[in-house]
Amino acid sequence: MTDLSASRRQHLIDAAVSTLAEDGIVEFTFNKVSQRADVSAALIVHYFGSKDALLEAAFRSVARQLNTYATARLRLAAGPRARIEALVDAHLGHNDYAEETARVWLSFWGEALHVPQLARVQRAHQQRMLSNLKFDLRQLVDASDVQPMADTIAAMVDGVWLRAAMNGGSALQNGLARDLIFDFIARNLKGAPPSPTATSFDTINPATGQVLAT
Amino acid sequence: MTDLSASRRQHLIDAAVSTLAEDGIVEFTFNKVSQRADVSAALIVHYFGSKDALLEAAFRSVARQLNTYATARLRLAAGPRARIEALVDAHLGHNDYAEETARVWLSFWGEALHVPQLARVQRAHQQRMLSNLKFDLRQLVDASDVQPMADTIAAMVDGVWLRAAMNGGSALQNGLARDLIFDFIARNLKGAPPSPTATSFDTINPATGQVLAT
DNA sequence: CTCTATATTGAACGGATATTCAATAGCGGT
DNA sequence: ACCGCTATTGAATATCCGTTCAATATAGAG
Repeated sequence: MTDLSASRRQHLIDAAVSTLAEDGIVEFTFNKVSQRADVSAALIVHYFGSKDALLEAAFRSVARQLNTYATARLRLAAGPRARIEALVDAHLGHNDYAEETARVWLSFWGEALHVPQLARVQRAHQQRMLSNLKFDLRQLVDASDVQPMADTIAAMVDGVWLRAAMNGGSALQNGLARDLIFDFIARNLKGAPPSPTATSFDTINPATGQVLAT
Repeated sequence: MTDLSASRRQHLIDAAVSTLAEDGIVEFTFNKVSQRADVSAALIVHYFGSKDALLEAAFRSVARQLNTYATARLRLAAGPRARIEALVDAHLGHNDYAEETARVWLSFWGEALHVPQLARVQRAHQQRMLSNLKFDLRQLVDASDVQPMADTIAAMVDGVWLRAAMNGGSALQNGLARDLIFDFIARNLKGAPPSPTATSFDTINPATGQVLAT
């Protein structure tokens, strides 16, 4: 695999990602990708062997790109709180390709349920995110809270991202969800009193709607 | 459209939904659906006219089913807080078909980005959910908070749901995300002091990790 | 029974798809 | 100039897809 072939491969992968974002997984076809890359369909087979292999390579490329971005932001952050903030911000996509990435990711999510090769990539990416979150959470919250909090934060990030894809990126602009995540962490810091639960939510004064002070 | 034809249509729709959940949108084909329904492929065309129409009918069926379930739970709830709780619980899928529904919904999400007919159904469903949330939120929080809070709650519900589909339903069992949503509402009740934001989160004492008292 | 409408099917068609293959072109090394 | 290797392609192939259509079965209306 020469230097030239590596850059050629990346060129084809980029065309595959664009096709996925624009046309979706159902119309993800050799003709579409090869037209966009200005090559013949046979060339893609020559480089990747099969359509599934191309799809997996495209998936890996997007995941790696996302991870590179997050890692770069992690390096700039000092302390566990700043690192979690960096992780969340990186995944909420304050970059130019956020919307395309979200659309592609949605395609992958749907198909990873049925293609084991894609499922493995998705699981690895999710584990890396969870592992990063847990590393810093361990320094902030009680040990028993680390795992469920990491799961919850990751779920919230995905939810915001999903809606951004569906609604054209507008959801990313209001930072309420971002603030919510950081609130969530702040209220569960080590040694902090338990936050009001759904049960106590039910018992507040219905007339004034006032929360009971802790 | 006789009674018999209506039940026949529903039978075909059910087969379509099962196929979607098991094989995914890429392998969603007349052959697969007709085999599962024990009819010929031509019959599906006779009833629905085209593959896209069948897909749309399946989408509508799942959305209607979900809405029926949520509505039933809404009727049992007294007061705005209980109604929001019922809405969230209904969508977090405490029914037997939750996992299949989540998988099907994920297929729809991916394809709705590229098929306008599906996008309309998805948007209508989302609007109904937001409208329900906002109706009750108006009685609980300040007017300016209603819209963003409804958006955020809906995003959180979708995120939990998405992860349930990816991880095989296990995420639905821990109720942390559910509690988080209700905490979130409780802390933003009318007249309550503003909750600590991400900014104030940055200014807390780094040594102790203690949140500043408001 | 007869007529008509509906339900249902198998076969056929045209087009698209992923993949294979033989062939050409170019280029670096010797 | 020759060789070997890679890049690249157009055409061929077999398969599968959505859809059409003519034909048959069925059942209810008159």
